[in-house]
Amino acid sequence: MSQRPSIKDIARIAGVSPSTVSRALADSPRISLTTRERIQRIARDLDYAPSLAARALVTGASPIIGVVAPSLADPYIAAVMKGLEEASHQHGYQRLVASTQGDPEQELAMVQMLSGHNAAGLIVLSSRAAEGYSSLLARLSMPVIFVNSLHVGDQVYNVMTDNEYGGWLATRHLIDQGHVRIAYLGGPARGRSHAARAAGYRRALEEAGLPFDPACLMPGDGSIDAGREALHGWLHQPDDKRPTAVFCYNDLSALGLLAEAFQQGVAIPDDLSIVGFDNIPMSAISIPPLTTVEQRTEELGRQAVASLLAALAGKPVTDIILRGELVPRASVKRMEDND
Amino acid sequence: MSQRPSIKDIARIAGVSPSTVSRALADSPRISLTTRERIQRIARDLDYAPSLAARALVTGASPIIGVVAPSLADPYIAAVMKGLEEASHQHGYQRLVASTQGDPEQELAMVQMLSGHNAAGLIVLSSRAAEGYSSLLARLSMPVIFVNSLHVGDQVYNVMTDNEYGGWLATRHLIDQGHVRIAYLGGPARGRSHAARAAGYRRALEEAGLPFDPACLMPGDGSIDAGREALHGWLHQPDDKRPTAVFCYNDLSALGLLAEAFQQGVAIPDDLSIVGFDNIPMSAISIPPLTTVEQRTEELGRQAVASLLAALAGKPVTDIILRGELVPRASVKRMEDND
DNA sequence: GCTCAATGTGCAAACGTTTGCGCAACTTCT
DNA sequence: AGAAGTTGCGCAAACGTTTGCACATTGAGC
Repeated sequence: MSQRPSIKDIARIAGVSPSTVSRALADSPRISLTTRERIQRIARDLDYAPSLAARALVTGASPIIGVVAPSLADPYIAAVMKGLEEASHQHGYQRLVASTQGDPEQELAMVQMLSGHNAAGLIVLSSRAAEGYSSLLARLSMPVIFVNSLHVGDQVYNVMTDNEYGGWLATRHLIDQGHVRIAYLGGPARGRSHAARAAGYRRALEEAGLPFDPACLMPGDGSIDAGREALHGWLHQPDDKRPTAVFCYNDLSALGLLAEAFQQGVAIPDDLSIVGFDNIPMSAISIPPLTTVEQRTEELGRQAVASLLAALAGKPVTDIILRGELVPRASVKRMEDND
Repeated sequence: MSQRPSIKDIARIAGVSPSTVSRALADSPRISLTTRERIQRIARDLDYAPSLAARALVTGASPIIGVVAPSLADPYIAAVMKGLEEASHQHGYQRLVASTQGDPEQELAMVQMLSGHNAAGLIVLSSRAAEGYSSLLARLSMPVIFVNSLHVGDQVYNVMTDNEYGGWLATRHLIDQGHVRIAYLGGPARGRSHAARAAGYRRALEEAGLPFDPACLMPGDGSIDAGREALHGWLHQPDDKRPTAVFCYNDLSALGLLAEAFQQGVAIPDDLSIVGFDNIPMSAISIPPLTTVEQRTEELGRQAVASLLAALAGKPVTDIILRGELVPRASVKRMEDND
């Protein structure tokens, strides 16, 4: 009994053919109730678990959603995963999760391998690989949902946060509070989200008739450390040029900036106002609590699954763009001395 | 061309038999170099990706490590995942990750389904299901590694943090700093880690000849909110009974406690000293930075893979217990007024 | 020229399922 | 009693691989 029991073992014990067992376990009405129950009973007794590999082979599909993410250690990804998890589990799908360490080549390889598992469909988070994708995707005979990237093609759909709007919202909020010199602390250089948030930032400035100064663009990568370094960059600017507020690519770097400010004796928000992006749990309990733009991350995950399921069912699927709200907290100061 | 190319398609094009193709792609020396290269070229041109389902079926095993975790949204799990990811990828294994929402029944179901995929082995994080497991495990013909749980059986191994030691370390540190009335803010009620940390806490008290007062045991579940609530519990205690320090089950709840303390005007560490557990990235940037017991989470993940691989290779495997160090930061005050 | 070994390739079985079709046995109707 | 339908089940093929074995070709050694 070291081997896992197969459908044949059950058949032998029950004195029927393997096909009957298969049908009985699938609750086919073509098998009499008595035989069905007898077979199911035996299966339970044997702790029978079907070979999903064999099933996938013959049916040509398996109830697996392939998920490709740059990393699993990122709280933002984790939140999306949570939504993915719930929604997919609810519909009887499992997830095969592969992480790519942000390497575009690995991303392609993982997509290949997931297709080798006869996955029903793919969900790709924050794709980094743009080149060579479309030709690969075209050959994939399964729907692919990109979350917070933007790809086009047959059977390719997108679910994303409206990052441009979010960037606009954050900046607009700072402007409303009377700030005129506003910096943007950036994210991963090649990331689309970063570019979009920066674009929203610039649009808000423009609409308010505020000048855009490249010196107000601080480099970053979305990490805590990037936030810490950004503070030093800020400190090194001449007093009269120093922004009174900074919009950060994400909460993580905003929190880093916050922490370093405290250590360096910079008062938040009195000396510097901060707005983050994502609304991760931690941002609610920082000191002071962080004003941020909510990103409906779990919803992103749920929607990705919904879109995938719709595509699988042959229903029309449209790209989905989610907008988050501004979450005002205490890291932004109202400037009274404004004209 | 809508169908994925199979080994037969390649065979037809190359004018050889499927078996030759199979061997050629596996770089078998039994196929001449010229044919081998020709076939591999065709395979590349066709974007051929082998059916892993078929391969799994015939070889009876697939390069998949099944991973079962209560959730993917938890930073602690995320960190373990990171170690898992690195190590498994390095050895050519993929991961099939299933999350159970902490539900023991789902945990059993997921283990069943992973075994249905012919996974090479299983890694189970923070198992919640104890009952009925052993009989299931016994039938599983694959090694299982439990991370931070404790199970025994054939082909069953453990990798864990020395939680008892960690709890002792944290409490001992507080005692060394002159605290005599020390509380413990607990974790998930049925969790083994919680029990072990609590045990370490009591041992440290005992060794120091300090009395143990059940009133110093605060209920919790490891969440941020549990930390917030704990502060109110602390505030409601009579002045002379109020602990001067609290050791928290994890950083998350410690940070919640910290945040609430700030809001309620309780000075940390002057009014209350705090020690956490885990050393998550955030604890380095809280205000004040959190003293905590490091948990070598990534190492936990790496070791789990290492143990699994060893078991698969038939090498002897012993349980692994990892000890973390105390990370002293600013959330603990030295009591000068001690006797 | 014959045997023998080495080299390169193909045949066919097997893995555990699912499923279209066929075939008995029994029931019901005429 | 025969035809027709219904019910319950088995046969066998198929899915895409891997792999033990056999086979054909070639070259070398005697």
